[in-house]
Amino acid sequence: MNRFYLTTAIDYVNSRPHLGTAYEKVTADVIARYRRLCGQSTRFVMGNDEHSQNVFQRAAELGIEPLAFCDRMEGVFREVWAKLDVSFDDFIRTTEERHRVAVTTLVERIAAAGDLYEGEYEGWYCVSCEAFKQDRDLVDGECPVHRSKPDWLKEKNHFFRLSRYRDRLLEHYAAHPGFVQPEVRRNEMLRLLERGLDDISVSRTGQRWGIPLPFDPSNVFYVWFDALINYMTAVGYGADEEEFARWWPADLHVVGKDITRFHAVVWPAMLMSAGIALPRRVFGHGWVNWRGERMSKSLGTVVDPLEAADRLGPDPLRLYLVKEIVYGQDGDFTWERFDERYNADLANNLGNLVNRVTTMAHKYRGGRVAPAPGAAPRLADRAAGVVRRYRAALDGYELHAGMAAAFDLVDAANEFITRSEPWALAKSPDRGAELDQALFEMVEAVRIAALLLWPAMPSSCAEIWRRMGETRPIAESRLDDDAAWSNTARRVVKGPPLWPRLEAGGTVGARGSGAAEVAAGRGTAGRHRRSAAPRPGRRGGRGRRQRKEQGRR
RNA sequence: CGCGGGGUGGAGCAGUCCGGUAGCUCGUUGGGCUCAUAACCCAAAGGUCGGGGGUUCAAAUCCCCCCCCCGCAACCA
Repeated sequence: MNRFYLTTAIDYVNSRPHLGTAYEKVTADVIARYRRLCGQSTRFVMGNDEHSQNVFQRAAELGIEPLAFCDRMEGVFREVWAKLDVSFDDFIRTTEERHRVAVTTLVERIAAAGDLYEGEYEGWYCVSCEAFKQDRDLVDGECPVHRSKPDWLKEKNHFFRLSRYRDRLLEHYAAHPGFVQPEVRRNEMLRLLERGLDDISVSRTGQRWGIPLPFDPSNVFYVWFDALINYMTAVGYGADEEEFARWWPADLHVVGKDITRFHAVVWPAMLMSAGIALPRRVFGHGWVNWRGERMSKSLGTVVDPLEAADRLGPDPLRLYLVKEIVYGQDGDFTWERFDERYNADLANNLGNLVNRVTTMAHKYRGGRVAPAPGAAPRLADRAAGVVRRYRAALDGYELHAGMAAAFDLVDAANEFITRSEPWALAKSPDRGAELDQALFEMVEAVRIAALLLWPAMPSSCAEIWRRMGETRPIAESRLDDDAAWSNTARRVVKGPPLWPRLEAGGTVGARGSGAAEVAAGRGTAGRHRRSAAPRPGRRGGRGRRQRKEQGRR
């Protein structure tokens, strides 16, 4: 089965994407790009979830049609994903006709299986959660999530017999240990299943913003029920059976840890009911925190991914998200740490390495590098070991470990240069062959490292690839062939430093104030907060130190 | 007993599932090198792996108890 279909969660459009949203897309993009490097025909789908009451209300506040609002937000999301180089193949919107077709088709099968029934539902309904609340869930009569009084609703609802699938789900979990990853999420789901499942309401009465039930057009589908189906819509369900057969089941759903249950319990039950194959894996990633705490709009600690990308470039941001956060666990983001990683990994290590290698190749050999006849490469084994560890890590969704492995090759190349001392070889006319071999090996190591890091840093690695004398597009490479040690002579290309080092005190080019500061600048919540980041135009070394001190407490 | 995550050299983190020399980055100290973005390389100092008990030839890792921090829990992936 040489194809790979992966998705991310589709996003509510009532607010702009923040760093956490971007995290999910970037990590999924790394997986997608890796799969392509492995030679798998890959389909990577993401999109927007538009049938939310919040969206409807937001549009009403702005005095525009909901669809017009969604159109606008599509542009906002697409701009961010383009900036971050997220290479999705399809972008789905749940208001599209193709989605209505898919939802309708699937629901008819679920109904035919006898898993939908009509019932009265009466209870507290929180509009913001889009969910009914049990009494035990309320705190002082309020929704604990939104601190607002839910409405008492009594409505005719259509229910899905989720309870019927508990045992089959448990069997599926037992038979497919890797169905939910990481382990901690799987355990949560198992506990949930062991407690037992209630049937769930899948429709809403008296709303017009949504997909109407085919057999009861006065109702629309509950936004969650409709949203999950997008994964099938995107590969032609209900419209193009050939396409659907080609891509379904999905190999991977990348979702946030909070919505794992929808994907690992509700969604597979829906598919079981309809007699459709289940996705092979659900990965519930963690949160990107700000200084150890959850990003919060009112505290002004929501980081704007565009601002983060503008600061040092999209690739450094992508690398940070993938390498510094253990995939599956929560991680942390701060500007200080972002800068630190930039200097350590990119300016000092990889960037400097590219620079010294290309400079030496030109200084000593006019840019042409070729292995010495009969020489045994000293870095080849190390490179092969790195590639092996890299692949094992990425195959197991240990993205952070894969990137760390790639950087081991960068380290190896830097060590190799010190040991082989090309500058000394260049002074001895009789050691030309040794110099040839040393230069070639460092170029080759950098070339392979660039390939391995390409999923995380696509545009930078394409440039390194080019500088190492490759003329083929890096995106068309295959790990099997191109990550292997080669003995091909090349012409190395010089260029300006890829990542200029940040000097202490934090005055890099376009360094702006943090998103946090911008957001906190207005409103009462900003009163006792920061002023932490250096203001644009303010000089020198105070900024970072200041931030550091005020940041704690 | 609401559920869950975490406590590892000065700082930030891996490692814990599948026990066996505690690894990485930053910082500090000393040395080397000069191809390079004052970068790079080598070495050193610094750890009772939150505390206590248990299992074991052997525990950061497995079992039990306790302490502390955080999230779920306005908004927020």
